[in-house]
Amino acid sequence: MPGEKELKEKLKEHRLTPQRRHIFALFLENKEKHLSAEDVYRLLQEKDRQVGLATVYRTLDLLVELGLLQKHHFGDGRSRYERVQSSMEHRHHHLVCLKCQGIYEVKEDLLCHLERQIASEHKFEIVDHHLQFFGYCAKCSAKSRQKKKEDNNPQGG
Amino acid sequence: MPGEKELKEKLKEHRLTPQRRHIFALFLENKEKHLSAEDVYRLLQEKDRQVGLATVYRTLDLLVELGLLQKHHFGDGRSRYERVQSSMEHRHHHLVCLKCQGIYEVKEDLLCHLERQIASEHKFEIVDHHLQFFGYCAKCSAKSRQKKKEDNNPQGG
DNA sequence: GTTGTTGCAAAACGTTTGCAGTAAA
DNA sequence: TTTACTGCAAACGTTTTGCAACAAC
Repeated sequence: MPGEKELKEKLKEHRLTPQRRHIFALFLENKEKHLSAEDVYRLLQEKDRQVGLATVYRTLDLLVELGLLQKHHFGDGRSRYERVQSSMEHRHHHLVCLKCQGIYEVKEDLLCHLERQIASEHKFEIVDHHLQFFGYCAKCSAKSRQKKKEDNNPQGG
Repeated sequence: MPGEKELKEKLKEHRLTPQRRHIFALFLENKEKHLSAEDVYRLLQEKDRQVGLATVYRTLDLLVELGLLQKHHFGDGRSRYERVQSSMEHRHHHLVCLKCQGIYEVKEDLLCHLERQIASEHKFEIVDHHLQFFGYCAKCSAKSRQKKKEDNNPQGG
C-alpha cells in the first residue's frame, strides 16, 4: 500500500492495526475529498472493510494528532477530514456552496504575508488557518438567476 | 430600545415578539461577543428575561436569515452568533487560541482583492467568507514557551 | 379570529466513553 | 505476555421537532 511507510513512521509508539491502515488508505484514495466520520464508516463498509464507528472517530482524532489529516468545520454539523499533502501544498482554501453543499478547493495560498502581519500586530502565534468562502457555485448560481427571472415574470416572459 | 426599528423592519411578515426583542437586544449589548445558544439562554435567564431554549435556537436561525446575525463555527462543537455591523465594518477575521479557546478579532479585511480574483477564476459567486487563524494567544504562547524550557531542563535551570 | 410563535418534552444527531474481549508488539 | 486497541452499547451535549397553549397582528 502506498503511504503505508508514512503511516508506520508517524504512528511511532502507537500500533499499526488493520483498522488504522484501512482508514488511512481511504484518505489516500480520496485525496481531494472531505470525508466525515460517517462517510468513512460507510465507505469502508461498502468495501467489506468494516470498522466500528467509535474506532473511526478515535482513529480520525489520532491521524489529525499525527499530522496526517486535517479537520475542517464547514458548518453542516459534522466534522470533515482531509489528507494533508506535503507542507508545501497543504495551504489551500475552500469554496462552500450554500445551495448544493458542494466543496471546491482553491489551490493558491495568498495569506502568508497577511499571516505574518497579523501575527506581529496581534502578538498571536499562528499555526494554521482556515479560509472559507461561502456563496454559490456556477451551477447553482445559474439556477438561482433563472429562478429570479421566473419570480419577476411569473407568467413566463 | 436602540436597534428596535431595524429589527421591526427586517422582520417584515414575521411577528415582533418580546422573545425576539430580548434576544436581539442581547446582541446589541454584546457587539464584540460570540455567543452560543446556551450563552443566550443563560444570559437572558440571569436578566429575568427567560426564553425557552428551543425559541432561542429558532430565533437565532431567523436573525441569521434576516441578516442581523452571523453564524460561526469555531470547532468547539457549538455554533456561535455575532451581531453583523454595517456592511462596511462587517468583514473581520478571528484568531482562535487552541489553548484557552479565546477568540480575538482582527478588524482589517484584506481579502476583497483575493475574493474578486477567486470569484472570477472559479466562477463562484461569493457572498461571505470566514477566515480563522488558529494558534496561541500572547498569554498561552508565553506559558507554552515557559513549559518547553522546563521540559528541557527538568531539574530547573 | 387567524395564523405565527412559544415552551415543553421527546427525539434526533454527531460524538465520546466505559468496558470486556481481542490482538499487536 | 503485556498493553494498546477494538466494538458494542450506553451516555453525552447540541440542536431539532411535534404539539397544545398562547399571543401578535
